[in-house]
Amino acid sequence: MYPLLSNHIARYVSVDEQDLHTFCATLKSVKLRKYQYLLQEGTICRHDYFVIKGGVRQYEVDDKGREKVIHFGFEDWWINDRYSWLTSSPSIYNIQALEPTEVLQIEKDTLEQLFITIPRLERYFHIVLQHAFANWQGRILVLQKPAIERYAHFRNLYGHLENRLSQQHVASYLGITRESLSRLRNHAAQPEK
Amino acid sequence: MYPLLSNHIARYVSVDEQDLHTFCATLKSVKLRKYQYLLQEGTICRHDYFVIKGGVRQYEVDDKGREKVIHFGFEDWWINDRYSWLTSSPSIYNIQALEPTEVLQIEKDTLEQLFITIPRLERYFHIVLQHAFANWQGRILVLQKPAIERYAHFRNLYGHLENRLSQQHVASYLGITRESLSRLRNHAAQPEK
DNA sequence: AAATTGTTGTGACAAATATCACATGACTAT
DNA sequence: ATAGTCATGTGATATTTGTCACAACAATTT
Repeated sequence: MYPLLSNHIARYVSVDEQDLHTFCATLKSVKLRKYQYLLQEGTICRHDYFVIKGGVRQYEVDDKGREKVIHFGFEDWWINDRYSWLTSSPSIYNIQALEPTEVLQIEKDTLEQLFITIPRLERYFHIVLQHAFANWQGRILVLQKPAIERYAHFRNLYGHLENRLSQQHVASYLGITRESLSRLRNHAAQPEK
Repeated sequence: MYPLLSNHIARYVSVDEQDLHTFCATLKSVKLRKYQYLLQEGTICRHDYFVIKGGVRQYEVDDKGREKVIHFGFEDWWINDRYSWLTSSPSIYNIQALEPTEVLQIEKDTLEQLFITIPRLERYFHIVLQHAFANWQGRILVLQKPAIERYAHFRNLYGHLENRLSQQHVASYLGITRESLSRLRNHAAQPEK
């Protein structure tokens, strides 16, 4: 049942067949067409989502109507708005499918109930969050460097996803405009000087 | 024993006297003079640190010798390099005391042993990490905005710490130079136009 | 195929921020 | 008190990145 997720769990902890089954039984599969939303701003984020197939982007729309992409989610990634989830306050983010996408969702309260009876499950989520945290810690550092280095870093980590993303979205993720990214890509090729 | 930490724990979970005692017995208090290090680059980060008194900054020194502050730690904060901790690889960060500082440190292996016998303890660390994660998620967004908004956001969250920090460190945390921060502070006062 | 829509490239110019140089002021340690 | 160090303010200028306008191209729909 849900081999992608089961493997992901097995990568970090060992859980009984039994407990794994209990956990999987609480998951709900959700399918999205391109451009549909997993989360819309103003909504409280009550679920954590595991992407099985496809991809999503998480972004804020600022006061000037510009979209700021802060994160992507592809196969094997958990994604949600942790602040809204923690505080039950309306999210400022949208999480939108970039392509036909399937995710497994679990509700916060359900998950926390499970943690009590299956501590190994909390171990798993804790480890996953630690990895995510380490990633974000790295991103803070990268965002303090010039755009060209940010792009190089992005390609190192996510180069394999580049053909599934539009340049606009990559640019926004890097914190620059699409025009700047376009120039960066073309000038980096022939530094002509 | 360690009232600041005990209160912090009680804020999120309820733990037996007994278990709390077991946990506290594994902690070691470390005192630092100003400028001493909790972690130096090249070292593996094997501990998590809880600041009891004083403050520290976490920063990287880039190839041009410039310091990039990515995080602070003051009373009531856990701090470490999560990437180095997770992967047992040498850290690229330094964590340095900004003033006379006292922290409680716990070793990774010890902590993970305790998680097995005291699942509530893992609950606590998991929750603390979720809050930290939510914070960092927010920081990514802020780092995509103009410097003046980043500074405003910083003052909202950490205004009460501003007199304990040098402007250089604040500037670096915001991802700008000390000169730019200085101008920002002075121009924001009288927008003269 | 034509029309529509969305994405990307590029030029001219503007704005934000960095760099460098130096002055001032604050703090520390003799 | 006197150096000596360190943090901060400020001007002149350079660099990076954004903004706006428009063209080229691709994908999608009719």
